[in-house]
Amino acid sequence: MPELPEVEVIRRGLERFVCGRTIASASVHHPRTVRRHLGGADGFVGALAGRRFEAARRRGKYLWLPLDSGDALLAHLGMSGQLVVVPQDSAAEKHLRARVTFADGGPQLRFVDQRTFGNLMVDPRGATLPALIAHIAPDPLEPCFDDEVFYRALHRRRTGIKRALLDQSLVSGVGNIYADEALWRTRLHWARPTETLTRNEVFVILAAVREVMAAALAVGGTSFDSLYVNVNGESGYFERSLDVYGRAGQPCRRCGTPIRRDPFMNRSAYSCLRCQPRPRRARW
DNA sequence: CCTGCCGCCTGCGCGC
DNA sequence: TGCGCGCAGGCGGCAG
Repeated sequence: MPELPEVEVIRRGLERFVCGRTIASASVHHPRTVRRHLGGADGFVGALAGRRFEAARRRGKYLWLPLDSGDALLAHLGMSGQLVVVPQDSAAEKHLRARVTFADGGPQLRFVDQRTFGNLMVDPRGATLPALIAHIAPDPLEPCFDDEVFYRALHRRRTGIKRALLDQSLVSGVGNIYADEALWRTRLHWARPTETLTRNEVFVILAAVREVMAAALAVGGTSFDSLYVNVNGESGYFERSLDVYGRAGQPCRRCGTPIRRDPFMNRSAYSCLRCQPRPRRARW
C-alpha cells in the first residue's frame, strides 16, 4: 500500500492475529507474488509448512514475520497489496495471490494484490533484519534513526528534497502522500535542492514527517478507497486530514491559495505555491 | 559512484 | 456504449 503508517497498522494486526500460530500449509496463486523468492513457489511453500510465526516487525514499508525456523516471511505490499486475516471458508478474493492456513483451523492469512507490484518471500536468517532489506535506511520512527546522519547525506545529494524523501536508502517509510504533507507543513517546495537545506530545515522536515505519520497512525492510516485497509478490512480515516495531497484546485488550509498539482516522476507533487514558493534553482 | 527514467501490473474515471 | 488516455499510496534495474 501504502506508506509507513498504513504498513504499521497492518503490522499491529498481524501481531495480534497471527503471532504464535502454527502454519499448516501455504499456497501461491500467482507466480509474480513470489518472484523474489529464490526457490520459487514450491520452495516458498515448503519453507512455511509446519513453522510458527514468532513476531511481526517492520522497517519503513517492509514487513517481516520471523519464524521458529530462523527464517522470516518478508512482505512488501507495493502499490496495492493487502494482508488480511479472514475465516477459512470465506470466498476467495478476486486478486487473491497467496494464503496461509493455520493448524488451529482459525482465520487464514491472505495476500491480496490487484497490481502484483507487491511480493512475498521467505528470507533465510531473517529473524533480526532480513538480508534483502539491508539497503533500506532506518525509518524516522525508529530510535536508531540519526537526524544528523540524514542531514549530512542530504547535503551530499544533488537532487530535490521530495525525491530524496522518497529515496528509501536515505530514509524509509516516506511515500508520495506523507512527503507532500510534511513539506507543506514545513513550507518548503518539493523541488528545493537538497544541498541548499540548512541543518535546521532538515530537522524541521523530519519533525514534520514524524508528526504527520503519528497523526495518521492514530486514526488507522490513510484510505482513499477499499484498496487500503487493515487486516480486518477496515479503512483508516486520515484522508480527511490531508492538507495538500490530492487537493489540486482546492484552497490551501493556511492561506486559501488553490493547491497546485505538478507532474513529478510519472506521478504528482502537490503544493501551495504561496506557502511553498518555488526555489529559483529547482531540482527534481 | 550518482542521478533519473522506464517498466512492471490492473482498474477506474474521464472526455470524446 | 465504447475506447483511449491518464492516473493511482512503489521500487528494481539500468543507462548515461
